[in-house]
Amino acid sequence: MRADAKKNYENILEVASVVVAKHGADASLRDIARRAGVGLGTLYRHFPTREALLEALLRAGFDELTAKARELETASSPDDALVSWLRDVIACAGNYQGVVAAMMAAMEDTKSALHASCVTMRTAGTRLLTRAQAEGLARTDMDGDDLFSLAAALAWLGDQPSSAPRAEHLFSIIASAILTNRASSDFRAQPPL
Amino acid sequence: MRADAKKNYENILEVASVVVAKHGADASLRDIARRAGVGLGTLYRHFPTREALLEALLRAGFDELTAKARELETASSPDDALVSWLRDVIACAGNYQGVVAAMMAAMEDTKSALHASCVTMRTAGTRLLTRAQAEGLARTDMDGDDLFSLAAALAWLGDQPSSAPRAEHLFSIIASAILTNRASSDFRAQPPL
DNA sequence: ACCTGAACACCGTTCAAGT
DNA sequence: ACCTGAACACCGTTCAAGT
Repeated sequence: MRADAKKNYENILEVASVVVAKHGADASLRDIARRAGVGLGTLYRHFPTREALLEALLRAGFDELTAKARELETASSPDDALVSWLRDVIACAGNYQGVVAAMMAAMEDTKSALHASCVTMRTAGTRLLTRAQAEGLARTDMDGDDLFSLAAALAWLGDQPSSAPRAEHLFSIIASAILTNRASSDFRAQPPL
Repeated sequence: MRADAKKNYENILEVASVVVAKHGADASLRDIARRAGVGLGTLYRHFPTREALLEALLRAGFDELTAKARELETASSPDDALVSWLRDVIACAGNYQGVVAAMMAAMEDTKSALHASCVTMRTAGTRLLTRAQAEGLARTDMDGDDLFSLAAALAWLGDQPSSAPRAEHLFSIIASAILTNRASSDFRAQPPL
């Protein structure tokens, strides 16, 4: 990649991060190009689709989540690992409002730039779920797809102004449905002293 | 209302029902006006905001749900009533994809044309929840807002192609978190023979 | 009273023309 | 190789002009 092209690429990404954080995943691409000081065609050259841009924005977070899943698989008890990872996935998707809808759409669209990342995410979650199920710590009538859907639903609730303030509580309710033999209060972000 | 105005009103509503059912709550208002054979200003006159149009589309279903809640309060056991009503609320919101996001936004916006309907809905749900809680059939660490949020999340999952096929199962998972002392299999749409 | 549609300020997407 | 921005076909919203 030529030096000027690389600079444009990184500039667009940086501006997009700010704009998408403020206006959500449906932010105007024109606006991003304008603020980045590049032509609209340049944005499209580097990011042929909106999903490609979102994927670039989310990549770092996704990589972290994948690493964290691997780490948790050996470092924590199966149920703590699952809950902790789930919370992080939801927090990651919550960085940019509206992105969770794009992720759900990408699950069904093999050609989406977000598809691979989402499948990787689901696979990592499935492993943590299976491990918890094997030890009788998670309900056995659900699979990785269900887990991914529930995580997405919680991320979506975090995007909605009317439910965002209760996001933690809603998380604990759903977590208590996934995990077995655990009190709902076990899933609070700050555990009681 | 003049006869011609009334005819326009009803015509718009009928066309909107078809278009919104097919293209979701973000369907083009221009398109609806065009198909209804009226000027764009006429649509805006009758429905000053998109929410006003959605409210008109949903009113019948909302009224049914309110009536059903009242009926269930005397006709069914508290837990069956709650689960049955919840399923109907979700089905109602699922008639037009994307409408659940508008409903969530309306909860926070007193001036929204959907606000009153949503509050009514939440109140009806709260009564059914409280009744179940009083008999020890529903978890006591949640309120009507939580119930509304969980119902909205399930409706949203029903809108997503990747989770829609598992909507029933996801419903049973969340229902099992709300109700106490009930097996998840109790919440299937078609009970086992 | 009610209706119409042009006008305005925006989009996403493509692509010929430039360097 | 890469960039630009005009061009096209759409939006939502408003409002002067018509009947």
